[in-house]
Amino acid sequence: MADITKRSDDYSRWYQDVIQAAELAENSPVRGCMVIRPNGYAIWENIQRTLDDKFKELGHVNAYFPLLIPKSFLAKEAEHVEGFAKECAIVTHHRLKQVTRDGKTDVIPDPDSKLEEEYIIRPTSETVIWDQYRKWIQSYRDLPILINQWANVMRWEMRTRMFLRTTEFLWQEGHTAHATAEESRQETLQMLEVYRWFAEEVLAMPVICGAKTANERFAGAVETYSIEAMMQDRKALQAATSHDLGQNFARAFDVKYQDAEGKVEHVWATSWGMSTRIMGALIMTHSDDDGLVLPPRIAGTKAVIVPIWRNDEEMAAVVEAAEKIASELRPLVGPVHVDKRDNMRPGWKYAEWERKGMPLRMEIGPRDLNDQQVMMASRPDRKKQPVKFADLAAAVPAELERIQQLLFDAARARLDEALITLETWDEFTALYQGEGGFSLCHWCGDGDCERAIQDKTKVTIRNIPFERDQSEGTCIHCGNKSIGRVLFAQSY
RNA sequence: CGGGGCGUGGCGCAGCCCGGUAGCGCAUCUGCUUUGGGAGCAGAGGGUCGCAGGUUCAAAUCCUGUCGCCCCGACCA
Repeated sequence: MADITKRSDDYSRWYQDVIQAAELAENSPVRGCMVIRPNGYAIWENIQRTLDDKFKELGHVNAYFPLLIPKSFLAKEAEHVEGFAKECAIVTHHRLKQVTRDGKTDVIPDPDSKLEEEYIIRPTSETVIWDQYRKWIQSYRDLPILINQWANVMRWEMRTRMFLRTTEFLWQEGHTAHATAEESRQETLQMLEVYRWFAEEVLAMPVICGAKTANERFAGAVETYSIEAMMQDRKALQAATSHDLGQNFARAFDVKYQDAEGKVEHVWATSWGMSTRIMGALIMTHSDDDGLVLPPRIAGTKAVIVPIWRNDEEMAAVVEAAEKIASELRPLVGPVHVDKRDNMRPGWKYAEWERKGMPLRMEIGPRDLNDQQVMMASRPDRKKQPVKFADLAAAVPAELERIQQLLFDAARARLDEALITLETWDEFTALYQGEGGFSLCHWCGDGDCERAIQDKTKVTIRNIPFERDQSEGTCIHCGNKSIGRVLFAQSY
């Protein structure tokens, strides 16, 4: 198992190496933005497809709203503007003008095209969507509205980090409107459960579900829930969030409905999102020093077949057999690739596919053809074994399932090992000056105390877990009466 | 915005201190031999040394400015 902490001095280089090896992304010429190359985008497409199917199963539909948000919209919800004002890209002009300076042609924003009201490139779409919902909702019969949007958003962060905090990122954002507080709360929790399911069952990434503290809430939410995953360096990563927005946005955008008794009330809202950050989580959860490791359920291609030959005659026979196997496996497991490239040798191909995280590899050469078998090799544990042609239809799906489970179990074991209960401040500081990890500690519930802990140790409350010890105790930091144990960790 | 580092063929780097007209590895192309865990040999192509000034007979190298990137911090719904 890869121990990334051994590379912690140079963690970012390891991280970059994996990204480049996997052909997931490269630095963009635009500040802090990502280019996602085809191999990486295939993973994103699988994430989209899987989540989208689940959303629709639960009655949601997709829609699309504008990229540009009038500046005034952002000012309507007080907390929302406070949260996002410092990281907005602003559109001020609608035309360029050619100018010649020192004999060189350049373009500048045409002063005559200055906009009366500037636009913000969406950092999130609550405002522009709720401005629309006002027009769509009059009656309780118009509710609920269960809409999801796949989009790009921009947040001009001071410091960016590949995948985890890029200036532009892709995500899905769900925005629902409900008639009652109970309904919006149920929706918020339901979607958090979807994210938990997706992280654990599809990405093989165990998470801890819980509520954020007031300090960490989404700007404008009454309650924010998160799933928190642990990376191999024992740091936490917020993998998705679901917000109960109460009536805050309905009030700000004056969205009301009339109920069956004729009473007029503001509607209740939720929003929830998962972004390309999840691909960073995927990389940092499973990958090792030899490159990317992908759980089969999310890998763009499930298996590769590497034919081996010495001459044209052998090539023809071996490739034909490989193609036949691939076409028989595709209906059973999804995309299977036959690597017919003739400008590199088998050993080179093995190493390359391992770097790219291909879950399963099958090697087939003249000797195998003779024995009516392939050599089947698994990425995470390098297990390699011969499998008869006749057994492939059963063995390949079973092996992919084994890999999926193996990755989840390994990640689960790391989390269980790092998740400890602490009683004293000395233990707390010792843990986080050392190897770090997830800890469950008593906390008084005071935001100032929470901030003081962060200032002293860089450790934050990740969330207040749903399943937790609520017994009596005293705050690990200030010693006041506790509200129960909460989850602490250093985070990305 | 503060502190540190780096910009040299497609990629990764050396050369800079001590100025003399650009080199290495990988990759690419050609040929032959190879091909079951990152092939070998021979040959070839490819760089206004981030940009702009300055010093000098001469600048990748020294000086000034500027742009960009990376790391650390501030920041991070």
